[in-house]
Amino acid sequence: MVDMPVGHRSYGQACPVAHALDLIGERWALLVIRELRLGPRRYADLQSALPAISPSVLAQRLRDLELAGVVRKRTLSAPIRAQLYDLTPWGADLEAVFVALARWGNQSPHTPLTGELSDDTVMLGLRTFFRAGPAQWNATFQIHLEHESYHLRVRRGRLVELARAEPPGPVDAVISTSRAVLHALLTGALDNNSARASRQISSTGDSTAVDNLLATLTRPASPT
Amino acid sequence: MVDMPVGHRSYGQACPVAHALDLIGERWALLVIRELRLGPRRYADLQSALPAISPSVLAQRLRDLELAGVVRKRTLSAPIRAQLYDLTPWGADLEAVFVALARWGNQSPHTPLTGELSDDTVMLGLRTFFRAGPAQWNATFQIHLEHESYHLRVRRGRLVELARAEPPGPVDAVISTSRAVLHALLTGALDNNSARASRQISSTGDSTAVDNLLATLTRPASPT
DNA sequence: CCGGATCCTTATAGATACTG
DNA sequence: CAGTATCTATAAGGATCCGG
Repeated sequence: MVDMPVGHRSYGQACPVAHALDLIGERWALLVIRELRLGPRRYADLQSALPAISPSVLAQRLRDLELAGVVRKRTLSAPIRAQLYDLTPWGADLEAVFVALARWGNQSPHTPLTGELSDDTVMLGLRTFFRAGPAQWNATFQIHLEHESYHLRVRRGRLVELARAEPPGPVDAVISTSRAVLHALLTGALDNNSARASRQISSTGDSTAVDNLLATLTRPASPT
Repeated sequence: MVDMPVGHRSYGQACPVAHALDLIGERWALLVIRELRLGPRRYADLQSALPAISPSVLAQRLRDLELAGVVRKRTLSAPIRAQLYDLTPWGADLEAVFVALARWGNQSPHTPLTGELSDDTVMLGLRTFFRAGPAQWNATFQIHLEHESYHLRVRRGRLVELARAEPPGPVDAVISTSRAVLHALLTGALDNNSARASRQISSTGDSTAVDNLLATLTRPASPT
């Protein structure tokens, strides 16, 4: 096993769970990684997404996660010269852990959840709770929320991409709505027909594709 | 949302992942829960399974997890009068999180893992990496390792129960082996034919059932 | 500005001893 | 056996500062 950075506590067990927690179990670590699930971010982006983390802890976590091989730091070439953090392929494999944690957290008896709710959180809810559709369904979307825009790609009924980005090419439909409305759809507090009827969701492009997408989101239970 | 215990830090985000980490994200919490995955334990059992945890931290975690609704504390009636900790149904739902974490940890570039390796860890590896067999396969087993005995039940090709226990009734086969041998089988360092040939695994009862079980364990990759 | 480093204070974890 | 009490060592939280 590769040595841990000095000064790092390890659980000292030859158990894959303990090992995983040695790498990503410290306070804030998984939330930093979570911020990178929808695409690369800069240091300042992470700070504003996680206002309660202190700069020293954020810097420490990024260093540790980079050393662990979960996060990668890139410096964009001139004239941009910005530093970006993103997930390594192995870091992106934490997706299954996030899905399991989110589904479990959603079953919590301590609901409803309170606190900050960001555009990213709602979109990640969409990713976590997206249900596969018919195998012949292929579509691309752009979704605009208040502060961010996202690109979705559905292939064979499955959500194969969801990232913070302007679409690389033409999309089948562009959807504009608010964080609150999308959140209400995901939690089941609102159904897609009434949302569209009351013009809380607007779209341009292939409206059948939009209907299909909204249909996979409406749920019986109540995620967040 | 139900109030957190006073003095408890919360991430303060309305995100199911952040909420889950508020409840089970503190140091040692998931490892304490892990020790309960194979059945109830007493305080002293937990201490010896996690020798590096201090008594005050263990007591604190048990209190917090009980308050969170993940762990339950029971006092056995007279004349036993022992106190047992076990998982609530919702706590047991963390199974999916453990499986995801264990699979991720196993793909770590920092392997091979070093440190303590307990009977429980190896048996949990069996649970994590058990591959479903034919739907008509039903069987029960008892497995003896060095220090513990376990009860397994396979129904319709799936592992529906694996707990630290003497079997409640007759089993199809009783298997005796060592932690090291079972671990080697799971990691692929040893194959079941040579293990049985060299008598590192012995069994009584239905030997076809034993063959079927060992066949699901032998793997191409290398878990721990 | 952005990307941190530094300093100081507070909260938690770790170690050891001890008690109902 | 099942913890609590006490003390020390680290890590996190918060404010400020600094170099590119």
